[in-house]
Amino acid sequence: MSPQDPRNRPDRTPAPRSRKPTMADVAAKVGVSRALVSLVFRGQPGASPETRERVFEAAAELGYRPDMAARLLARGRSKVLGVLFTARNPYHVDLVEAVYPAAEELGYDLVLSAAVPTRDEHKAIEALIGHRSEALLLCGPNIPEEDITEIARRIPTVVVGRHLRGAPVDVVTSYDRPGAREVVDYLVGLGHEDIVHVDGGSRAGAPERRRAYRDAMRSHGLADRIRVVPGNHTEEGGGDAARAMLAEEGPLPTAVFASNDQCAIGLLDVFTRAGVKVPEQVSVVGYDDSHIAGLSHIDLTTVRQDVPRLAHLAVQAADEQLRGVREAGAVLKLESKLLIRGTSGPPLSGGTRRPIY
Amino acid sequence: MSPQDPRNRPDRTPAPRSRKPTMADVAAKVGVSRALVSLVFRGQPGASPETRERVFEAAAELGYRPDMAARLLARGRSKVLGVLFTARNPYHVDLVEAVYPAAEELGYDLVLSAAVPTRDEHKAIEALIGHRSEALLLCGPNIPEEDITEIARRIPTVVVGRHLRGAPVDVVTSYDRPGAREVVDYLVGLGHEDIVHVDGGSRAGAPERRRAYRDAMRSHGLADRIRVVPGNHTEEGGGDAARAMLAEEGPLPTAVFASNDQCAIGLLDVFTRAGVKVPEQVSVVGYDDSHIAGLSHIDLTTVRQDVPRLAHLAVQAADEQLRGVREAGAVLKLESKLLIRGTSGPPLSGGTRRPIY
DNA sequence: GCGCGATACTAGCGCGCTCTAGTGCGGCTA
DNA sequence: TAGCCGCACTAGAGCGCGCTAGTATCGCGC
Repeated sequence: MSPQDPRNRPDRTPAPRSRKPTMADVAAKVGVSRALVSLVFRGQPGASPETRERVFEAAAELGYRPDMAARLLARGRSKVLGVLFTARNPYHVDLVEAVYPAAEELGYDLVLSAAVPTRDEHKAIEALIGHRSEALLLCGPNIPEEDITEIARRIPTVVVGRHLRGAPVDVVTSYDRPGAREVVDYLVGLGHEDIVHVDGGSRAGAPERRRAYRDAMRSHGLADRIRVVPGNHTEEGGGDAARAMLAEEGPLPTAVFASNDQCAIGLLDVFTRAGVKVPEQVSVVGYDDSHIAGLSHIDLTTVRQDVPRLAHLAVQAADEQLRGVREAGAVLKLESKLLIRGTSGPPLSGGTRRPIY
Repeated sequence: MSPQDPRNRPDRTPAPRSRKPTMADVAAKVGVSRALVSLVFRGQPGASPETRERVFEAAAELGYRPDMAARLLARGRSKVLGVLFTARNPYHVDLVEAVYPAAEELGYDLVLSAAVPTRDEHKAIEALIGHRSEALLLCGPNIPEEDITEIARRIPTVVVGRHLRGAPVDVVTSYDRPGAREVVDYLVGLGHEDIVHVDGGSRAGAPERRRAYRDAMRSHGLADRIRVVPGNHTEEGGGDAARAMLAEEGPLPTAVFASNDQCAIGLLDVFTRAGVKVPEQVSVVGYDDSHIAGLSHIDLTTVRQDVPRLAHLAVQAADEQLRGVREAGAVLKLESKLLIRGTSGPPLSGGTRRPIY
């Protein structure tokens, strides 16, 4: 936090509003010690059933809630996991949804911090650490690997959906190779040969998907058709890539495999606005199966990742690091599978020509 | 928090990982008192420039970060706003994005808590309070008004996007009447008369939109055409409503005005899957202009709310309550406006018949 | 020489909670 | 009666920090 942070203005004393009740208030009301109230609220043995009852009653009457900040401070463990995600990314939102139950199961509380355009990942991560997260779950972080290494040296870290070799973190992700392979197999099986990959630059998971696409193309004897158009993991990135393809000489590819769903949706957007028929003229395939991909107006063929299991493994990995049962560095990979929907189909026989528009 | 909460398991001592450095460590390293380090980190006067420099240096070397929990505890004010949102609702996500910069401007930190299917709003709110939020920003909360009243008596609360008369909260929302009115005016202007409203039940904002729809229809002399189909603010709700309409005897309405975008998207989904052409056979209009509404594959006609201003006003309202400059109870309303996109158009002359499918 | 006000710093309490190391007491056995 | 055990409960330290009320040192004017 910088010194000129407005949070540091020494303005104190908000509206009185009858100070929040504390454990001491409850204890006084019941006529016992604070420690006993603490016991009761933690569900630990050592209090008689009657006392327990009276404590809960008094607490309810006063509207008492345990104060997390104090609890975190006092307790060695905070049992809080910090989750970084990108608000705009629907796949991240799916992940967050799935992390809640997984965390609850292992007794962790969650603090969320969103990376948004006006607030980069570094800031978001600092906020998480500041709020006493014991461990970090980073959903597809885009900051450089060195930075992640730096962070992971301070706090146990689990990265979801991005491959990292060097950093001392656990990695939970899907196998990109079989996923991308399946996409290419499927498209080739439909008769496509001009299969372009719109990549995600250096975004989380993008390099692996790009590599997997290349490998798959090669293994189909389509090495000379390999073509990667730069993009990124946003609608804009996909849109730009689509515009770039439309602006080129020569026919459009018959199929485009995007690095994630948002990118694919950007492609769809620009293609359909330009009058290109999907899937008749161009098949579009995404990656992630975020919840909007399944909406019929989008109806995107994509690669589904097992989000609930991903979330579960991530929380578990964090727990294991925290319990010290092993060093960081585990790499957990899950199967993913192609989900065929409406944006893909066989190529037009006779090849496609870019429409005049 | 319930006593059997697994968080209460008394497992302590996570992996050692060289205890997080504290202010005392920094102070020791520099050879000054803790208090001085505190001063420096809060950017307060009272330390010489050289000392300041040395403190920051030592802190950087040690990887020291101020501990929020302790800071919150020690400081009278936490300057933390708790934000409740529904992870699945893209409009809420837009709001959260917009709240970050607004909060930062006034020096507030944000703690997010998502309501997800496995974790209801009560739980999410308790978590926010537990994490020492000074005030709550509730995005379209669905819990009963009494519960909100109860909460608002404990902690300053601002409700975004839902009208509440009785609760001691500030309300920030858009005028629903002119928005809905504009929708109906527009549809009537295109020649529609059979305009159905798929409502959001008792969801945030839904009753007002329903009422506004009714009023607008009446003022167009279409009182006898008023028809409200029950729905809710999810894709499923919209889908169910669409299925219900398709299953009925008689022609489909020529236009459907949904209570929010997600509901509208559910409608689109089911209609298009059933072969109903949008907008040729049915025009569909949503509400919110969440970011996915603008995607060309959805391209939904909808009512845009001024999200950045909404967010700004909400944070400001919370700040005012906290500073005690006024009692809770303010109602702030913003203009909203119709955004015409591709899912709406004139009705087919000669009326529509439901397709056989 | 003295008081005086800055400036640069420190001591130490308290925030609300958890947890260790107790105390007191009733009932049991020997 | 003494000795012991276990249950119900308490005292008090300490988590990392903010903040009030200081102290020490300097330069300055008179």
